[in-house]
Amino acid sequence: MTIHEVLRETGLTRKAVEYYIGQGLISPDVQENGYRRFSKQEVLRLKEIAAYRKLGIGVDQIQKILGGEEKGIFSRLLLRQTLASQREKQKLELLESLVSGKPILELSAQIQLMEAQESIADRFFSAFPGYFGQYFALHFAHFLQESIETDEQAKAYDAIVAWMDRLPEPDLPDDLKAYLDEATGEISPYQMKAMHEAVLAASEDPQAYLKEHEEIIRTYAAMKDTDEYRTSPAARLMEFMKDFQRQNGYEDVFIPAMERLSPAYAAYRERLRTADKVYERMIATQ
Amino acid sequence: MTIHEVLRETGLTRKAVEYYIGQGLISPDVQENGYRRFSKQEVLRLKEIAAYRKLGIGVDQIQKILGGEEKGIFSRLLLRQTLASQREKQKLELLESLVSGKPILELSAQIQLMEAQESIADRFFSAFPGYFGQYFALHFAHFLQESIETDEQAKAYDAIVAWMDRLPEPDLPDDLKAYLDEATGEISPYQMKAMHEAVLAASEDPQAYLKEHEEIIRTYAAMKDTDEYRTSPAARLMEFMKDFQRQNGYEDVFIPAMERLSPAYAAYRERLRTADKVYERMIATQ
DNA sequence: TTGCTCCTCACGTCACGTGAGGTGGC
DNA sequence: TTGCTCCTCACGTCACGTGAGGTGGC
Repeated sequence: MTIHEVLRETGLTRKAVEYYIGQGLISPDVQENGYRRFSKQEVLRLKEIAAYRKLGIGVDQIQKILGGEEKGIFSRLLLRQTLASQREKQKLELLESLVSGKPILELSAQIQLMEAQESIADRFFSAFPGYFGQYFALHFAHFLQESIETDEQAKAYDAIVAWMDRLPEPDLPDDLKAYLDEATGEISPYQMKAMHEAVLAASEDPQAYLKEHEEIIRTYAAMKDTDEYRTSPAARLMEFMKDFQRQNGYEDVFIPAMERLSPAYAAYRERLRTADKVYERMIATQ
Repeated sequence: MTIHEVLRETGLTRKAVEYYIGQGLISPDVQENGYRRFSKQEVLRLKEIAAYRKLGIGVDQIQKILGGEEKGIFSRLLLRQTLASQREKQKLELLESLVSGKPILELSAQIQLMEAQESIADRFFSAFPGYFGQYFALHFAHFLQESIETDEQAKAYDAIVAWMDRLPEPDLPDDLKAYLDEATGEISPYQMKAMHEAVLAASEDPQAYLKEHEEIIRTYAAMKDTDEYRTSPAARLMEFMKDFQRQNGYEDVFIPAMERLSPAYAAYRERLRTADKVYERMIATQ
């Protein structure tokens, strides 16, 4: 097929196609006269590329998708976009204030908070691998809805950013990395949201939550106690992440800073402590 | 003030500040030794620039805002962003389908529709001046929520795009242009939305609508009948736009294509015709 | 002299768009 | 020969980021 036909079939421009060739997404044969000849598969591929691009997916991501490399790529994109879309909504609200005559400098506190949300979510995504990054990003975004007002909050935010900047890349063993990638692909963003909301609900009223889910929780606790679990990749992954967090001051630096930044988060942590006690009591009374 | 202090106060980077200087947003004095000296006003300006940038406003727009040039700039941005945000939501839904395993090529029809919405809204924004562009963009976006399924719809869409591409720039006289800019600044996006929704509601049940607003409508009709109105810029603007539409086949090419593209729009036009008759009857029975 | 601040290029980014200048096909 | 298709550079976009190489201040 000549390029002219390809353009008509795909709706792409010549330059776009040439760009994809340059990036190695397709590599059509070149004839004697220098003309490119496109196969049917390549046209199909171009149609896919065009569709992905229109959804806002970057060319490097598309390359991975077409290569079938990564499993959880759509979930990751979806979660990222969901958070981005939340921030867009906030921007709309701020634009509305501008329309109604508010001076821009009076919106600084809210704008700063938006920035904070974005950079913290981004950092979690890149700092923590697989679904950990996604879960943390989602979880902490939830507590970053209030604005940064006081000086102490501003300092806490700076501390968080500094902490995240210092975070090294976790050096996961290859087998755990493969396991994590696999597992991440299988967790949908809904499940992720559901997990996040379940944790929130549990912290709100631990007694009720534990009672309602007592059976599952007991089964889960028992499962965690088996040798089979302890040698499973799931358990080793958990251990690895706990170590990683401990070594990098997650509990000692990051969490306290979050508590200073967000009263809502501080309250949540307080509730968690109570919940832990309730849980311990429940597990103790077999 | 030296640049170092400026960076600390504004949170900007050196390169960002240099870029704004290059674009002429600020022009700090340059001392003998080549160092730049920033005044307090310039620092304030930089803070404003930083805030606007974080809301996603482009540097050229900021230039206009700081120059106090245009009135309706925030409303226009808000409307544009509102439409963009609607499309982002649709993209999220499509990403969800991908996560649940749907092949990308099965989403083509919906993706095409999104593209159609975007390009049609964009074209209205740039083709029709002031609030006309905004109103049309909003109005037609509403009817572009169904997907492009049939071949006839695809052709209708092509016809619309071709029509808009052929549209010349309306050559508004200077005084009308000034009037329009002024008026556009005074119409908030809420009012625009309210207008749009009022028109929809009126078309749904013209009898009820006309009855409920009979007084206002009669007053308005009477007002339109005065000499004072007929020589007003508002009336001349209306006349100009009607002429412009007539000369460019708005009713003969664009509207029929919209009716073929969107069954919802076709139904709306049908209701409008009924509403017109009801209106004529009401006005006739003084 | 040393370490720090500041300056001005030059080049890169991302996904193409816009030509220019030249060749091949019919 | 003519008009059309196709090719490969080269440069532009937007809002900066990343150095390199050099000077000024204390």
